Amino acid sequence: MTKSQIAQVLEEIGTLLELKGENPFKIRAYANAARSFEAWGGSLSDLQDEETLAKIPGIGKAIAAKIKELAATGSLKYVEDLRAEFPAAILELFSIQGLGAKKIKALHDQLHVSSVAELLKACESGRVAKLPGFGETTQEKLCKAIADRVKHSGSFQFGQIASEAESLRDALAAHPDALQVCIAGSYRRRKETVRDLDFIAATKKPEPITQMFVEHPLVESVIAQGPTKSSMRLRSGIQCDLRVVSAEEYPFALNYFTGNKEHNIEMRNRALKRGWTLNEYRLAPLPADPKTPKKRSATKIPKVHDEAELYRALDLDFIPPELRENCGEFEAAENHSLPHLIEAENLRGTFHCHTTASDGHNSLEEMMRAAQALGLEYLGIAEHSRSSIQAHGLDKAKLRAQVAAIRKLNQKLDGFRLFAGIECDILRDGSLDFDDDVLSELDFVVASIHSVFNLSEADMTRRIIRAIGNPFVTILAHPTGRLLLKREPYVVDLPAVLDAAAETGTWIELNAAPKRLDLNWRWWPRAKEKGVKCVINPDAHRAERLQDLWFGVGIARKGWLTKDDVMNCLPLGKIEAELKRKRER
DNA sequence: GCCGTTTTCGGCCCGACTGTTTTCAGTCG
Repeated sequence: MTKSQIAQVLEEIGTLLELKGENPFKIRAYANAARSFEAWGGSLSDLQDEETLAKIPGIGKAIAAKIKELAATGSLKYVEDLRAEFPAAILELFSIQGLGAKKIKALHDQLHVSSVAELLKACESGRVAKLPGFGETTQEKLCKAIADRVKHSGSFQFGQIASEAESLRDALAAHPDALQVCIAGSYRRRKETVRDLDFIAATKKPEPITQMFVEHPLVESVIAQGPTKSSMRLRSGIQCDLRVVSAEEYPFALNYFTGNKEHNIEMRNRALKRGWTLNEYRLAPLPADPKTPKKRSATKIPKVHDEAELYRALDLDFIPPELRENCGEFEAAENHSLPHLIEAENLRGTFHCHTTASDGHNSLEEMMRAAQALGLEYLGIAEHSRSSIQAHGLDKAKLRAQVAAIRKLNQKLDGFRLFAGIECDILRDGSLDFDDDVLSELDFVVASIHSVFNLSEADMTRRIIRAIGNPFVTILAHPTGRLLLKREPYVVDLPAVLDAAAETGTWIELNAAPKRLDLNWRWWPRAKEKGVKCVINPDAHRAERLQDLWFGVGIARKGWLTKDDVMNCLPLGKIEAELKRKRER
């Protein structure tokens, strides 16, 4: 069982306990454990050790034992018993907006509703409206929610919604009453997928700015609208919330709606330890509580005008939004050891781009000009190799023709350089699609897997390690093959691959295409620790997609990387030397 | 069920909005 599957089971236990009407704190404990376990960086071999498991925050003896049982046997008696108490389809009711455990339980107990289909029937016959706590409006809303369920249940790739999000932000910022505007939430944290957009606006006049927003042409429908908070559904299907606050409240709201839940809890706890209470509006003294008088503190509350001052008030360095996942950022901010994260301007070039020679849409010259327009100093072309027939992979002769074209172009260039490479398929057994004598004619080689995804973990790991053992391989591309929201990563022992990359000096790609963002940000701190270098590549198949590099930088920042960790932050002279050095190892 | 520099019991983040109530419960983030 994979980590995320185990986390899913823990999540499900929480949901089932909720349906049973169990102690809410017990329910929360399972939800916390699920999230915490999924974020945990340990390896699968640790799963048999309950002591190690119990050291994960939010996981104690009881849940550690359950994880161990799941990992060892692939099943868990506790959850089987819970499932047996309810019809299987009842869980799908949680995907209906407006339905939570309490209402689902009422529907189940009183109307015997245990699936979305049955709920629809019950609504249509008018029985739902007659239940206590329900009414005509609720019944109508449920009908609509069922109809919208398919369209609205999803997450969105960051790159899918980025331009829509930015144009809404621009519209808000342009409003004459807007003092400050930001998109907070997982968008600001640069998560690879987002479920909604959280806009925060500071203003003295909430009403006109809210009104303008709910009437924006990108908005399909208004879910809720109040004086400080409104929720909309955009035409693309994503939900977005607008919070309107005063200028004084803005840094607190921005912070509250940016951090993930665990980050925010830690912020609040740090405030509590200082005798303050922190919410989305302010830092305030703890209210008098006769039971715990000692909690009161005489410490004066510092003035906070921006987020940096809020962190300083809690004795922390400013934590960049991308790191606010409660993955060690508090410790580092306390010790002044937060990394100086990479910025988009640090990139000096990139590798792994395609042209019309294989499956790209622009010519070599067009790709080159686009790279120059972005201010880059070099661009590496890496077409598909002959085995990728679906992508018009190049044979030896076509590859040599392209290399010659690149060499010729380079003679005319000043201050910019094209590098000739290949995106060479890693075959089933870990051998490469071209012989060494062909690879040796190139400036660099990107090795990647495009077929046979269903090997066992051991075979897949052996396959990749063998491939990057070839000294001509410069870069391992999209190391897990995932397609966000579409295809799961193939199973591979990543720690072993990272060890091999460190050993051979192979760079690991951070593929910046929004559908991939692979290697996953959660692995980069581990890679860095092992001394593995990153290279951010757009895998661009059109000139304008070179700008996907921006998404890659966001993910690199989430992975705690600095410009020193990323090879394509090196200037032209140095990257040439590094490319040579790699193949001479 | 988890957690602990106030610690092994008694807490556990909390505010906004909606729809149902007639002062609040449920849901959501």
